[in-house]
Amino acid sequence: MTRRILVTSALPYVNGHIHIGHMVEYLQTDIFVRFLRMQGHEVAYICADDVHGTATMIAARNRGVPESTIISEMAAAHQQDFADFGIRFDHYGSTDSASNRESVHAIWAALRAGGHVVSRDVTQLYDPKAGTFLADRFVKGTCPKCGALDQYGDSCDKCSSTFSPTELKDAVSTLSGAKPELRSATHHFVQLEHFRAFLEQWVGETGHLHPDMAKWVKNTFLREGEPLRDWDVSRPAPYFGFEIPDAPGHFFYVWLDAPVGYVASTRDWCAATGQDWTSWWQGGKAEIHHVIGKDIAYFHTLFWPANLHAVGWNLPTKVHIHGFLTVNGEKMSKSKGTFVRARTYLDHLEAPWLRYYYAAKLNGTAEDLDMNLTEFKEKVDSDLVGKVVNLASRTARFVPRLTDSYPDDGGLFVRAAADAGAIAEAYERLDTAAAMRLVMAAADRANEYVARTEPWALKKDPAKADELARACTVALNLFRQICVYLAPVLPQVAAEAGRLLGAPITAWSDAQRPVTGNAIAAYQNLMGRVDPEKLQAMIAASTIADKAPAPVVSAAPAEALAGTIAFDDFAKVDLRVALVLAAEDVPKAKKIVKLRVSLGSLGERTIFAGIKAAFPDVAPLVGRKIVVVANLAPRQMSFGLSEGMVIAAGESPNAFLLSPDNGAEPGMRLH
RNA sequence: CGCGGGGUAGAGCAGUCUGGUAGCUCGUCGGGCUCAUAACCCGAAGGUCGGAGGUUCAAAUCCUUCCCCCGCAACCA
Repeated sequence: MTRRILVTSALPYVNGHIHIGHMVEYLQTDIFVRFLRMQGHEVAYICADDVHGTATMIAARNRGVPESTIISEMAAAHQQDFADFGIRFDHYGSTDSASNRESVHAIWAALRAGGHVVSRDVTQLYDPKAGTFLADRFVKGTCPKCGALDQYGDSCDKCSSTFSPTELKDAVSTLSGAKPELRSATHHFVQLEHFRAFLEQWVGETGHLHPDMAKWVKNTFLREGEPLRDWDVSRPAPYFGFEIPDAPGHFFYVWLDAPVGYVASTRDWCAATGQDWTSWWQGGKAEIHHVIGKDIAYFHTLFWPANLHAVGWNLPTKVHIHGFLTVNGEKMSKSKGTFVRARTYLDHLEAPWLRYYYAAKLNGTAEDLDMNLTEFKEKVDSDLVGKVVNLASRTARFVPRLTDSYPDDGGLFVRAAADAGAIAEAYERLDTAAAMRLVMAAADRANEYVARTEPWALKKDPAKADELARACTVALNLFRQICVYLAPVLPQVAAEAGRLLGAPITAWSDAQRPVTGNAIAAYQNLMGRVDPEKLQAMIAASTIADKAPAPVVSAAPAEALAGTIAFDDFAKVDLRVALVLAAEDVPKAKKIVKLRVSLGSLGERTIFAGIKAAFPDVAPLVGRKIVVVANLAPRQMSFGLSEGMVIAAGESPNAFLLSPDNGAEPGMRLH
């Protein structure tokens, strides 16, 4: 029976690169999707970048670029990383899309209409310099319980006590360095308790969640006698996101619109392929499978089903929850070099190795998964190379073609064909570890067969040519059968196995029928072993030293030192921080650029600066904070009056503008 | 008793629901083979299944209790 199945991975956040921890999820999902496709089902694999929120807004502000720049850069990087690991999405969108806005509005309208929204004032820390409210992780200070320095938000990682961010001592905004103050603003809340009966039923129904996770949700959030807390879904401006239609100046919290991205990305895909998106999300028989990490389990088991229920769209058929990745038994660490980006991995190692290694470890539960680098090498070398690939490598060169009928193999092919159901069942519940165990057992039996029949001995006796052909036909068919089962994990190996025997692997059922009579193509090396030096190189490339490297001093001769001056002489020069408001080219001038700068409360100035050689394109200057001499006598130039001087190091064309650290404001004087 | 997960040979795991003489892979040791990417095959050593108690003819598996490890997530992407 053909099923229609929509599968999603969690939407990666735009503020960082993909690392090998992320890959646990995307590889797991890709394997699941490829397996379902081989079963003949109609499958859509949908994903997108999650782009809204304070972090994006701040990153854009710090770089002086619009959010869209950051979004498009990171979207390209993310998708390239995924593609190079062999992950094939049907559609990869963005949560900052028209379709997402529409979908969010529909859900919001339903929540409003159902009377599930309530508004009240919330007092929280506010950064007066950055002009924004501060989430916990943007506040740092001293733990009020144990005095540990540099603690984030609402908990201390030294004494593990929890507290309110307002209790933090000497709190500082990580955005601007400013001292946060308390401010209150109106927030909008979804009254989750209204959905309690529905959620209890949905969580209680078998199949939606792994029993362990269902138990956790029940005991953690749906405890009797404790109402579900209202969910704060709005943020006051400024905030990068969708403005709430009936509450101007307020924006949807990123976690309200992020999961809706699953729907929006489906809509965009359907629009591009001429499908009706409602056939996936409204009515009909499509299944919806979300693959997520345990950190975002509650978003997907409480808020998201509640929203879908409110708007009347299809609920998830199943939420598959995996654990976190540890490396060598510890959390990934930048200083230990175990915080490995996807790109860094690809620079040193082969993608199929990681696909197999994760598949061999993942068992469909939310247990953490440890990537032990020694074990990584052992598993890839002995399982993939020693057992599977070796099977073809040791038999494919003896004979030119397969026998016309499949020989007696003592029941080996039938035995492995009978495992198809058990292996499929394991894939279906994302217990790829169990699937790999069954496959490797088949590979062991096949290698024993080769050892028993000794094709290398048969080859020496011309009278035994038929026997040799039969032995190789059996071995190569057992190899191909194994490759069918491994195809979701290792599509390239399966493709190569198909080429070798002239019978492409496309369907799960290919494991049921031996191939006979075909010519055997020239054998090509299918996969190499893990080079420990490259493994080390990957770790080295990922290691960020605890201390900054020793500064290197240029040997180039510097400008001669000027004569000594008294402090009073220095004090005559008034240097100020200035924000570049506008920059334009002066066509008539060879060296001059026209700047309009703000000195804060001191007003605006026009300055003609001789930096054209360093900035042939003036656009990057806009939004930068620079340093100017503010009390220099104005100078009339042929292009206009210059009311100050920009400070730069070096001489044009090698002029380098000076920028203050974060937190400096226009108008501040340099002392 | 906060919640969830876990503790089975040197390492990683299966077996626990449905009780019946402890199994797989890697590693180690010995042997074989020499087709293959130092591969593959055979054999051996190595575990009182975290501790204690209980039920039973029989417990890794069921019950009680204790100990240890990992995570913890609703103003945080």
